[in-house]
Order: sequence, then C-alpha cells, then structure tokens
Amino acid sequence: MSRQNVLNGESSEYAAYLRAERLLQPGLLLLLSLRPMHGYELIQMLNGVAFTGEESDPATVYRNLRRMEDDGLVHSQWEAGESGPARRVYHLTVEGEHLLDMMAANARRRREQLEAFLRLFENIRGGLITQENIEEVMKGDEVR
Amino acid sequence: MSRQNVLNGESSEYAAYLRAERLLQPGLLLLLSLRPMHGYELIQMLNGVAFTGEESDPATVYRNLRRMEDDGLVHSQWEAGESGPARRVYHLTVEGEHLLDMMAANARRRREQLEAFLRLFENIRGGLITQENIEEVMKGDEVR
DNA sequence: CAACACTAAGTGCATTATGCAAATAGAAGA
DNA sequence: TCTTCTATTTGCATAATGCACTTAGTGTTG
Repeated sequence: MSRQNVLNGESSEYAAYLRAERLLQPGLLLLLSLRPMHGYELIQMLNGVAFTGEESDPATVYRNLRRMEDDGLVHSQWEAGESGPARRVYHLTVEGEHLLDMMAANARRRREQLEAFLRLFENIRGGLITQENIEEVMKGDEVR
Repeated sequence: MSRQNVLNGESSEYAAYLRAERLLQPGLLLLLSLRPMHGYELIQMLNGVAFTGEESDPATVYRNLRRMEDDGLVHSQWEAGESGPARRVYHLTVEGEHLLDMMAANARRRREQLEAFLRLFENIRGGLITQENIEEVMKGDEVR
C-alpha cells in the first residue's frame, strides 16, 4: 500500500497517525501551522515547548518529517541559510492542516481517557468501590 | 539485562513501563488492584471500560500479563473454573502496586502535556499568537 | 451425536517505530 | 588548523503490536 494521499481515502487511512500516542507528529504539524520551519529549528522548538516530555531524537524528527512529506501533509524545499549549511524548509499543506484538526480532536479523546483512568484509580485508592457502583465506575462515571 | 526486579534498581528500570503511552498495562494493573482476575476476564473488563479506546487484542493482553509476571508486577496460578477450561488467575504484587502508583503519576503528567498541546492549538487557531506572546505560549501558558 | 459456539490461553510472523550511534558537510571562531 | 555549531541523513538492533492461527475444554442445538 502506498503512503501517498493518506487523506483521500477512508478514515482508516488516517488511522496510523491518529493512533500515534506521542505528541511528536501533532507537535510538528502544530508548529508548522505557525510558520514554515526547517527540521533543526523544529527540534529546538519542541525541546523548549511544554507538551513534549524528554528531548526529541533528531533522527526520529527528521524521519517523521520525510514520512509526512511522503504522505502529503507537509511540503519542503531547500533553502540556503545566510549562515551554516542549507536547510530543508517545511511548510504545512492543506491536508496537513486537516489532519492537525483531527489530531487535536483525538488529543481531546485521549485526555478524556486519561481522566477516566485517573478517576477510576482514585476511586479505587479511596476505597469508594463497592459491589453496587462497580458497574458505573467502570464506565468512567464519577462516584456519587 | 534480565527482566527480573524492575523495581529494585534505579528509576531507569521503570522507564519502559512509564514510557508506555497506551493505557493497557496501567489498566491491567488497575483492574487487578480491584481483585484477582484471569486474562479473559481482564479483556472483557477492558473492553467495557471507558479509558480504553478500541478493543484490546487478546494476544497483546496475554503477552503483557506474562511479561509483567516476569517483571514481578503480578503473580499467577492455574485455577480450574467450575466451567470451561482452566484459567490462569493473576493477582497484583506489592511491586505492581507501587508501579501502578507511578503510572498514575505519569498519567497526570501526560494529561498536562495534552492540555498544553490543546491550549497551544486553540491559541494558534484562535489567532492569539503574536510576536510578543509567542515565547510564553510555547511554554504552555495561557494567553492573557 | 455431530457440529457449532463459547471460554481460555497461547504461538508465529510480518510490520512498524524508536533510540543510539555514526557519517556527511558547510560555516564560523579560537 | 582544529574545533564547534548548524543541519540532515543512514544503518542497525530492539521492542511492541496486529492479525491469523492453533490448542483445548465445555456446553448447546439441530
């Protein structure tokens, strides 16, 4: 299966990106939605930003950018910087913008899942689980 | 390096579990903190619970349980059910309980990262990003 | 009673993604 | 000149997952 045109098929084509648990790919698209940037700059931005945990591995970042370009989410062109070696400057495509929106929706879902997990964790730790409320608690409801 | 005693070394030994983005392993430990269960039951519980996305693959669940046993987080013994084939019943160990606590702390950190990402996303989408506030926004602060 | 479905656990294999190390290379400064 | 910083890329081992399949006990239905 080709990696081209991930956004032009059924929703299953998005799946690989939306299944991604790390915020690396969403973060890259988000930063690129601000303005075009090259990989090295993106890495520095990511390391200064609050939503990434540890430092990003450059190899992973560069590889993800290339894959995203294969998938039509970003587009790149070489630019000679005023200093240092040439840089490959990436900018977001319309498809990438759409996927970013979906990633944000996905992030909201994952936030809710985390909250459901933490609620259940705290209810169990707090000893609030009984035979009666175990069913509702499992569904993620608040213990009354 | 052995998989034994993940909890008896430095914090780097925990890393593999705490880096896990899926809530599968935390979910298994959390359910087992409620009462001992066998794999098949855990799978059904996970599929009915709010914090797991899609259905869990049985192979992945069983393999994770075995690995967790290797790592001393759970312990199992065969039990002949009153009907059907024999089941391997897992229960949480003290080490598993400790790791569960750490996973919860980790889940809170990841929730905060998701929130930082979504905040930035909404600020950019809302056009609230200027040359002046871009620095603070990057650090995850609220736009004033 | 034969076929089927459900319970329960496990194996095999291909695919995918990551982390780490290292290679390449331009440019600026000591 | 040697080193350091900027900038991108490749190679390789490892790890985890998804899917398909196997094994096997038990109950049900035609």
